[in-house]
Amino acid sequence: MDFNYLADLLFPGVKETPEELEARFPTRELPEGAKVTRFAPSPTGFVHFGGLFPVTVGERLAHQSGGVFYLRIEDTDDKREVEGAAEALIKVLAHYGINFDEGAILDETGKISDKGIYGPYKQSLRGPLYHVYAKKLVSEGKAYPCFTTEEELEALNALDKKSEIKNKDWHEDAEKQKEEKLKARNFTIEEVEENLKKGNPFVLRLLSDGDPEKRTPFTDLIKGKLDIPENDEDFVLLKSDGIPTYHFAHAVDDHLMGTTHVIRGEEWLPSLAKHIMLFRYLGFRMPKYLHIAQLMRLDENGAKKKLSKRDMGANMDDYKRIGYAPDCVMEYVMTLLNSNFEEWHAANADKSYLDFPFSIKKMSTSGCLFDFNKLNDVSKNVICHWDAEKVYSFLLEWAKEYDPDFARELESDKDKAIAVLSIGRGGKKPRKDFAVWSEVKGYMGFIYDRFFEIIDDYPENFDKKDIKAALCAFIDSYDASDDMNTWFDKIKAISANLGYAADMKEYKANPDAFKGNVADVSMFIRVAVTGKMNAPDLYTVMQILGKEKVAERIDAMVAKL
RNA sequence: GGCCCGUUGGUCAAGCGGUUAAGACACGGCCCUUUCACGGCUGUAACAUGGGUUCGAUUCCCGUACGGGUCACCA
Repeated sequence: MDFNYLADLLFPGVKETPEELEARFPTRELPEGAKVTRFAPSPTGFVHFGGLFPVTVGERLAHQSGGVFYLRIEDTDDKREVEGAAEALIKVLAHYGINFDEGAILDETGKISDKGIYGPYKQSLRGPLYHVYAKKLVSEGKAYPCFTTEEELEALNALDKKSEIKNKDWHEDAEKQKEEKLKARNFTIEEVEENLKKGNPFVLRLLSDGDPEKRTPFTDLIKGKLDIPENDEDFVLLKSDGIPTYHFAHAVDDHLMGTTHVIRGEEWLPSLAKHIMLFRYLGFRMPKYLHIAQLMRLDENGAKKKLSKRDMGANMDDYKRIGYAPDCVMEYVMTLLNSNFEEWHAANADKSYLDFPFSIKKMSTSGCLFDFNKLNDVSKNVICHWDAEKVYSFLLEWAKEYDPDFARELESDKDKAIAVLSIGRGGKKPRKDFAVWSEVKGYMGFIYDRFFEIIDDYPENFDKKDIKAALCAFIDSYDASDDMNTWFDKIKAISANLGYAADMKEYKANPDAFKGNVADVSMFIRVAVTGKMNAPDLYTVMQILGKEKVAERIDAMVAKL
């Protein structure tokens, strides 16, 4: 068969040669060892937590090596495309500090445009490029048109591909389909011309010369040495609308764009054989591959499942709403990505995770479970090293969006907010009171009258008369200019007068001799002033509130008892 | 069902032929402490399983089980 003739028949409009294309996409001039990575999402929805893994790896690998990190939009399936998803994705990633050197970016008007010379960076705009290589493959007898329609193939298939049916019918149906597809290999030029004349659509399939009995050794940078069975499927290169499938676009784009390291989820491992074959047919050098294990979650029955978009913790908006600072999320991602990150960070508490020497070797081969406990712990550890000013600004930004009432109070008296947020901050052993911004109101909201509530349900074992007496005595003697020791000595004196132990050791030695102890008396006061059993340092809180406010609250409590 | 990947405490994980099998989170106890938070000490808890190879296997090989993935004109 005259394949050149066939190629012209199929792609009459393609005049450019692969060589000319190669010249338009020159080899990148980068320093030795520089990695070129990309994030290549399909704009089908929001970014989810699992997606942050490959992104972060790609970003770190590129930027740590002085390479290039670019964004390519894989919008080759308009059926699944979601309006505005690509724009939203770029914004979300930017929120987490992930920025691209090249590729699809947002311009001033919020629209997507290209940056860089290897574009277009939207696959839907690269049609002619793919066709050049498609034509080449046809002319070499490595690809052929298939006029069997989707419907015809589906008719052979009794199974719903998307369901989870597992039985032997699977096998039989798959065999039938395969046979039908193989029939398409046998065609004549005349048949093609006739089909074309009728305007029948076709897909372009790869003519596989593979034998699954044979194996190709392959090294994945994460999984290690693999033995891949050769691909024997005549898979689709171009869909009937002329748009490439993922596989074909992957080979062409990553070659032309000079990707050195392909980072993707391990769900791609089974199609690796296809890609190996495609790169060989095309004469492209293969990039290195990193297949990252899937992030998992626990289902109702305690079984591990892939973390999917529906799950809590999947949608990145959840993190923003709950009030996780971007850096906290990124640090958690790093702890999951590189097992030695935590250790490094403990030794370099003041440094950014961007200073951490990220290593492919330290990446796990198996999928891990998402753990909120750990995230919270990481988050607390990050925030506790921030100064109050920084905490305030992040908190305020969050509150403006999700808790406007709280935001108003925070803004009304910034100094007061900073003063409270400063309690126990700084030094070697800072307080770790909150992991997320949505917790903060519960922690310090009581300093604002608006969120302060009188709670008078003291534990039953205390006499209300004692509580009242303690409160009255305290406010009578309270002097805001007292230092902390004087202040506490006064409480001790009040305790002793009421028959409560002023000294804890004394109390512990003989608890029956007292009605209670100074801790209990402190609690009486704390509850009256803060409305909480637990609060940050009471002395400091009173300093911030001022004598007038303290007296007002204590009086209110006394009146209520 | 075929093919692919994986399996060390509840979770994340060190380990790369000989270890009392680290550490972190979570959980329990104790200490410190006017509460909380922090901090210190401490405890419970693990190499899926059966065969090999070896003087010796958590580590290497094979099988089994379990989990996950994939088998589209979706990525």
